[in-house]
Amino acid sequence: MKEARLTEKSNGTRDEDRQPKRPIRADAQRNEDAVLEAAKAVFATSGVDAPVREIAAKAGVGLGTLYRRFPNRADLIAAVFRREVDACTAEAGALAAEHPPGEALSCWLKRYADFIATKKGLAAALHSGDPAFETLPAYFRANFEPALASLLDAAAVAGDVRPGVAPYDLLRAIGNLSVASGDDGADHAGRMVDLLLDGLRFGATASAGAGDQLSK
Amino acid sequence: MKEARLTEKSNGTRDEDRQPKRPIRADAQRNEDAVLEAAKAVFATSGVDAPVREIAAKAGVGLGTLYRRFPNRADLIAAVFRREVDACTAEAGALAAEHPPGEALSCWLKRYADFIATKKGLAAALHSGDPAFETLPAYFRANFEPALASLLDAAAVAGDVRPGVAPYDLLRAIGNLSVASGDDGADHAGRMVDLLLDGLRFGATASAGAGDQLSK
DNA sequence: CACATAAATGGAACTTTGATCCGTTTGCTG
DNA sequence: CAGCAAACGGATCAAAGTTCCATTTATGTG
Repeated sequence: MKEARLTEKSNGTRDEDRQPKRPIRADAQRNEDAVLEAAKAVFATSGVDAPVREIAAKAGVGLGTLYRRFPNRADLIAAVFRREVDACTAEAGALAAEHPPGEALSCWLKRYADFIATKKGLAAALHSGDPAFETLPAYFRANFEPALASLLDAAAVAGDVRPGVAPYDLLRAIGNLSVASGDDGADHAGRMVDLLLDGLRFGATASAGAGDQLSK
Repeated sequence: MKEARLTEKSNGTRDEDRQPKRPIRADAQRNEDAVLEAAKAVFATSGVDAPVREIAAKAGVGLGTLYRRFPNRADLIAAVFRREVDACTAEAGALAAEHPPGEALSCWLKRYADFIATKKGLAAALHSGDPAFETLPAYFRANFEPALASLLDAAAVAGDVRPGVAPYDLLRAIGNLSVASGDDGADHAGRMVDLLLDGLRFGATASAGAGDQLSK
């Protein structure tokens, strides 16, 4: 009995893509969604150290249900993180479809800055060495880099921003800006990101190159 | 009875400078030292989340004794931090007395980099909003800046390093270098700090100025 | 030196919270 | 509809933070 749970645990929290025998029960899926939703809300309110009981209660499920799917807190945090990454990258496509390239880019970068800003407590957990977090940086990059690349290319082609900016540099730069100096962080980060966006627009019609100063 | 403890608690952890009636008992001082020493060791081994019981046991005191002086974990962490800041700054004077200025400076900067490197877990706690940590940044700067300034001035006067380098800029630069990229951090940080030191030596006999590039 | 007293002590006990276990319920399939 | 494995929930255990207080002890005094 124990072995069954252990082997099942080894796949992290990506249960959506395997139906070898039973295709995953509907109520189980429903509860998993409820838990993730509740966890997101509770983490935002009380931080990632909030009691698991609180999350289970808010989701309307029992403790056992929660622990069945997320054997420990780190798994739950990681799952919420992935879900938020997904939500944020999904918006890139939506924005691209509804706005002109330059506007879509700047909207999404602000959305991304917000995403980072809510990850204060999580950033600490990320470096805790917990194995559940090991794959998160790769997941982060694998999702955000293409999303931004597509927006960036479109905006560059449209002449809204300079070409030659490496998506990952921009992601890191905004990430650092949005995290640094936790005191007046909110305003400060906002101003710095605006500045960065203006910088992107600056060389739009003029010469290319010099985009690597963002990586410093 | 309760009130007495509460009012006493309000002064944080600076008990050394008040003897209104009884001058602080010797055994109490001894125990406080033992606790701080044990806490430093345990924090280094098991991180700042190590059980309080473990620290009390290592210090050879009861839980009550520990909690009497440090009402919660944050107070204890802050006290250990201050003590380590004191130890590090104290070494600046010692090094200055025993080595030529340039050597004293580079030795101490490496010592400082080590200090920072052991503060990985603490850095996260620093931004937790706990009131016990509020005064730490000021304490940090108030102690390190003069210590470094004195070493830096002496080295500049001796012609070992360029003049015009702001102590705080250097502290921040090394701090950032020693914290960034938690993967291969140890080696990477070491190399970067060496680089920075070479940079300091570069303009020693040549022209001054340009020292502000460190603040970027 | 013996005494009085307030400070200091230690650890039992209480609380909170993470994690496990298992009897019961429920959705799925044939 | 019947059988079964999956899913459920919450009682329960365990670990860790925090409080409390009866007892001990250092310190100043007569």
